[in-house]
Order: sequence, then structure tokens, then C-alpha cells
Amino acid sequence: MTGPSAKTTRAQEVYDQIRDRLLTGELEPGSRLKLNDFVEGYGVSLSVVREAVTRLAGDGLVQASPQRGFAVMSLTIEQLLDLTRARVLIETMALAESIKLGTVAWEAAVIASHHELANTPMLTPDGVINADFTHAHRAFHDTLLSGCGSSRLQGVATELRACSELYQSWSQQLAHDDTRDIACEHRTISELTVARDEDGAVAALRDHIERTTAALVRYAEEAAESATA
Amino acid sequence: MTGPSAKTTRAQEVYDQIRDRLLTGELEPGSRLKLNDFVEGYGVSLSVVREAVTRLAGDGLVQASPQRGFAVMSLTIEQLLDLTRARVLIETMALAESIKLGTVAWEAAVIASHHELANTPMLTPDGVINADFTHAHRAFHDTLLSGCGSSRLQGVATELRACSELYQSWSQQLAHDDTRDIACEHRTISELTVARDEDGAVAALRDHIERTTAALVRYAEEAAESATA
DNA sequence: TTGCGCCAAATAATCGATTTTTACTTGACC
DNA sequence: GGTCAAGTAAAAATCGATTATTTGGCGCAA
Repeated sequence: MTGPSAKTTRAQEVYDQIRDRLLTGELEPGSRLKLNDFVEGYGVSLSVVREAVTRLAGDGLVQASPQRGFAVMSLTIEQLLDLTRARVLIETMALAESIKLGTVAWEAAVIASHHELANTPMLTPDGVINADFTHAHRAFHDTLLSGCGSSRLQGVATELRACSELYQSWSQQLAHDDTRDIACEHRTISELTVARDEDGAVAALRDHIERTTAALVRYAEEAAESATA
Repeated sequence: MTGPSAKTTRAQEVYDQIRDRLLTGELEPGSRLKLNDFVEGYGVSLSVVREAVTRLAGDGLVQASPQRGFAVMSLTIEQLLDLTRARVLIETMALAESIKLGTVAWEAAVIASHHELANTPMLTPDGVINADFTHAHRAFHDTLLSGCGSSRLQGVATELRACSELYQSWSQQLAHDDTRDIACEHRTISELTVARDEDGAVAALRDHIERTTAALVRYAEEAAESATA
């Protein structure tokens, strides 16, 4: 019992920490995971790291190649578009269900989580993405779907969204994208949702998801060009 | 290189075999998994078994309880209804997408897989569920959704369906359910799908899924009654 | 010079044993 | 008679080391 947390297993802690590093973009998509570095860094045995990484592979955040190790999951543009399409279909469906079935408590939660999101700056003074914003953003989108009455459906949506977040750090450059007003997008989604405007809210959410991907694809293509140039 | 297969890792083999035993119902929902038995039975080390079981937990087929081991995932009736609802929503959506987007090759695949299913007896002469039928059934449902153009969406649907299959063996008793004509249900789904009747096919698939769950719930409640009696 | 195959270092996979935690049993105390 | 607690047995988690596989480099031959 050396650390602050004593109730979880080591594998769980390592899983959580690596997951965090994946989702913050500290570990870049495509880069190989050196298990030995984790062994030293976390002061645990290889078995523990293996279990953590295996679980992350199950989540779709890490790619496992038999006999060849693990790497941060890297998507081709085609796969990214596929993921986006699946997310749009599933998230909009879950949102529609929420709007149909959601209770007043759910409405309140949506308003609350949007308020928190709206009042959390996206960037820190240093110009990097604010971790609090990431959490608030995640919570907002989760809350939107939490009225659908199916934890399974919600879980699937959350899992897919996490995969998209792998590229979040790449959107950092796009945070200055002046063709978008992300705060406004969130506000629109929140308001239409609470107003129980199913079609409107669904359309707004779809736009929101697709715009992020579009920006990402644009960024990836620029990067590819400058690489070949 | 002692076994017949030499190209996969041991953990993968053990994963496949345990998964098979889970889906055939040989390992009953709720029963604890004795890792040591697997160690002896498969002649591998504990690490290998652990990795396999951890992956199965990620698939939702096994429940992992920290410090308390693993058990075959067991669902309450409430959870089973939730799972069914999520399956209906996602599978019908994928089917609708397939009907909208599917190519002629997909149509052909649907017809082919239905033909194979229709000509595979559900029970062996002994009265047990035929493994070939299980495979054909799985293939048929997968093929139905394979025209949707999103491997992600298809993957999610397949994963959820696998969870339902944990209770397949319990349906064995229900195979004689004379209120249903399962072959007819499959034929209807296949025909409406190929006819591109979106609403009809979706409704037929929904019925098919919900009937299986309803039978399962009936069975579970009977079992609960006879247990308390 | 180029291509093929062999050797060595690095990395992944697996193993057997140790440590830690939980579950059960037994016995004493209330 | 019932409850709680200490002790014991079982099982899970973790570790350190061994074995197998891949990767990259080197030499040899065409």
C-alpha cells in the first residue's frame, strides 16, 4: 500500500493511466507501445502491463499484432470515416430515444452538464487543450444519451466515442478553426434537446460529429502532403 | 509446434476454445471460471489463461471481479431486456442501412446464407442443438447486416449478439416451442430483405429477436418459480 | 553489384513460483 | 444458542526468469 489508491488492482491502475495517456494524445496513434518502458515507468511486472494493454486492445484503443507487439490504434481515413458514420448512426439514435423517453431529471442533467461545459475554457493560458474541458465535453455527450434508457446502447456509444478521442490532440491545431463556433454548436444541441425537438437536435448532433471528423481529415491530408513534399 | 495449429499464439487458441465453450453453453452463465482447471485442461500457463479470460471479459462474455476472479457473464432479466432493446435498435438500423445501400452481391450472400440455414437441421438426431445450425444461424444474421457498409456498426451488432448467445443453450428446451416457426421467421426476413422492403424486413427482424428473448424470460421465470417451490 | 540465406540482438510470449487477498472453518465468548 | 473473531485453506494477482519469434545486419555466392 504505497500509493494513494489502495482498493484497485495494479493492472487496473496501469490500465487507467495508459488509457489516459492514450486519450490525451501523449501516446500518438500508430506509435509502438514499448511494454518495457511501462514496466520501468510504473514499477510493475510485465504481466500487469500486458493485461492492461490487452484490455485496451479490446477497447479498440490499441492494436495488437500477434508476435509483433502493440501499437496505439491508428486509423486510415477510410476507417475514420467508417467510425464517424457508425457514431452518427448510433449516437443520433440514442439521442432520439433520450428525447422520446428522457425524464425531467435527464433534462436537468443535460442543462447542468452543458452549463459546466460552457463555462470551462477549451484552452489553458498556455494554449494547450484544457483537461477539464475534455472531461466536461465527454460528460456532456454522455449525458445527452443518458436518457435513452439502455445502458448497453449508451456503453456502445461511449466506446466508439473514445476511439475518436485518440485523435483529439490532432484537433488541437484545429481548435483555432475560425470556421467553427464549437461553443455555439454545443449550445444548439443542448437547447434543441431540452426543447424535445428530435429532428433538430439529431441534425445538430450529426453536424457536430461530422464537422470534427471533416476537420481531422483535412488536417491528415495536409500532413500527408507536407510529408511527401 | 506440437498441436495441429502452429500459426497462432497460445493465448489466442485458449481464447477461441473458451469462447466456444461459453457460446455453446457448456459453461453456464453465472458459474465461476476456475482458471486452474483451464491451466490443466489446456496444458498452458496461468498467464495465458488470464489473458484469454481478460479478453473475454472485454467482449462482455465474462464478468471480471477484481480480487475475486471471473465468472460466466450472467444477466438479470432487466439486463437481458436492455440487451435485447439495444440489439433491436442497432440490428434493425444496420439492416435498414443494408437494404438502402446493399449491392447485388450482398443480396446474393443473403440468399445463399439463408439457403444454407434453411437446409441445416436445428437439432441433431440426439435432440441436441446442432453446432452447424448455430454457425449457419450466426452467418445468416451477420450477412443480413453486412451490406450496411460500416464494419464498425456490424462489429458492434455482432458483439451484442454474441452476448445473447450465452443463453442459447437455455433456448434448447425452447426449441420445441410450438408457438413459433423459426424457419419461417428466417424465410420471411430473408425474402423481405431481398425484396428491399425496409419496413417489413425491419419489423420481421425485430419480432425474431424479441420472440427469442421473450421465450428466454418465460423460461427463466419458470426456473425461478420451481426453485422457490 | 545484387540477391539470398544465415546469424545475432531485440522483443514478444510463456512459464513456474511467490505474494497478497479472499473465503471458509473452527472455536471461544457473549 | 447465536455471533464474532482468529486461523487456515484456497484462489487471485504479481513477479522474475526462460523460451520462442521476429527483425535487421552481415557474409557469401551468382
